Amino acid sequence: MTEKQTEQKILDAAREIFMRKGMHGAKMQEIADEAGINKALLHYYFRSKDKLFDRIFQEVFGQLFPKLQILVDATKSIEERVQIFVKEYMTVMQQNPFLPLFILHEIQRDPDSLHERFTSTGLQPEIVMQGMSASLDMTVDEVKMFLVNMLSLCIFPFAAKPLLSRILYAGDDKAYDSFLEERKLSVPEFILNSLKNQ
Amino acid sequence: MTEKQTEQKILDAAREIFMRKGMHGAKMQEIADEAGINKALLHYYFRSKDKLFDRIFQEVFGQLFPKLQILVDATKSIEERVQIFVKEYMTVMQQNPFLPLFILHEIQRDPDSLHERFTSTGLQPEIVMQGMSASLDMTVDEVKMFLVNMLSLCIFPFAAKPLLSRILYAGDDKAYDSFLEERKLSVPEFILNSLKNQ
DNA sequence: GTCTATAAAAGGATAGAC
DNA sequence: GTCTATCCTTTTATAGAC
Repeated sequence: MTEKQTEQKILDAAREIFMRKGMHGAKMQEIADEAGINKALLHYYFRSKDKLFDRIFQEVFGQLFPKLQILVDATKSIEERVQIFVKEYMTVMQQNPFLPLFILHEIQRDPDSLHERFTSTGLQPEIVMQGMSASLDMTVDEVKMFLVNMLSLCIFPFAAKPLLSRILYAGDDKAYDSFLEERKLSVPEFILNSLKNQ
Repeated sequence: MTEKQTEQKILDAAREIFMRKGMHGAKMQEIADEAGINKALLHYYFRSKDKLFDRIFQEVFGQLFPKLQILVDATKSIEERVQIFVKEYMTVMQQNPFLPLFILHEIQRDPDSLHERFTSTGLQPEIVMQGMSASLDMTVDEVKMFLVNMLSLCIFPFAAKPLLSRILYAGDDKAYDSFLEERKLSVPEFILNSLKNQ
């Protein structure tokens, strides 16, 4: 009867370990330990490491990609949309420090799996791009440059945290966290400013 | 007498495989195959996977970090320095598509090893930061924001290539490569523009 | 220096008892 | 549903012949 409990414990543990170490770096034993159970039970619930990993990746990816919809919401001004998007995106990553690198690394490891991921979110990249073009009043090329700039500025500082906190703050993670918090405001300014002056 | 030849073949193969798959994803067998030798010889030259990996990582990291020096070169204008830095940085990554994610992932896997990496390049992060502050005529805080913005805009589009080429160009890698080429010019504009209008 | 063969260890997966 | 014990494969590492 503790079915849901155990399944949830496994999923929590797997998310933690997979995100930290990636598919290959993570070991079933470690996930079992983290969940407070043994390896056999992992297989009982999820048959194989591959299947367990798939489940986690899908969950994690689905949490981030759909946020692009914020940028299509025509009821808000462009300024507002950018501010909200940046803030929400960065907040998710503050709460899941390993998320960005996990996604990037695993997509590189197995790019072919991406297609199913997209369809499982119910969002088509092409449609989202067109929606942004129309609602931001930009050409499609401008949208692409704009989008990549914004994602770069939001995501990279988290992906590179272990490196940058060392370079910029001599390894003081707390100081680097403040720096990131500050960026929630400065990044939208930076982006919107560049839209005006081009 | 083929000593140097073989060692070099191993290093080339190891760089290739490690960069593509990371420490855990790479297998000694695969590296041996790529080098056209057998596993035993790998161990003869480098004793263990760990030691071989260390050697590669040090090499690769040492190739990128010192480029920050470009930004300290006071004989050039700020505009020039940014243009040169962005172009050189992005060119290195065009030639080594797996480089950015490799470095970010492995630093996260073992952040403690970073200290030796820095010292082995002979560059101290603190000194570089101060040099930039003086020669760019910014406060240290401004330098940090500026530097992270620039690195984000240069590196992330490469790290996320498999994802972004799918979102932006329906998986057409050639089209995405053109997009990246275009950014060698647009990124410096973007950055310099924001410095003026703040 | 380079190879074949093999040891030794780790890790994923299953059988079977409870 | 959960555990212990065990199997099987993969992978790292070494021994020893050439």
